[in-house]
Amino acid sequence: MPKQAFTEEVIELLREIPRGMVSTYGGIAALAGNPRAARQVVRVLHAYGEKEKLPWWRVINKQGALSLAPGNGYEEQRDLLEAEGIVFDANGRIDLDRVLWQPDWMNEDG
DNA sequence: AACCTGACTTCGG
DNA sequence: TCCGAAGCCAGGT
Repeated sequence: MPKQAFTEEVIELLREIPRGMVSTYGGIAALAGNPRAARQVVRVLHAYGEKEKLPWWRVINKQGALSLAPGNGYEEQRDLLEAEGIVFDANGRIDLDRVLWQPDWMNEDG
């Protein structure tokens, strides 16, 4: 199969994240083929987030927290996530064990 | 081709 | 657990 550009893979993966679930920068990068390319995912969100209508708010960091700073998008992202049913604990963290999304093929037997 | 970006992740204290 | 420093990557200039 032809190897797609990383960016293309990332965009497709982001489109698969269902409402009410989240993924991580590193997780998306890993699914796209390079677990080290988390930062590239950030670039994709900046470069194509809006034009590709990507659910940028469903991408958080591996600590289960939002990477955006208060006053710089944090509230907007949190609002969007809570609107989908995502719950934040007292420390502003999300329980990834509950809402971390992964492609269906990750659950198949093989 | 060198240099820069960026909402990360990992490591050590 | 929290913080700073270093490492990492691919696309854009």
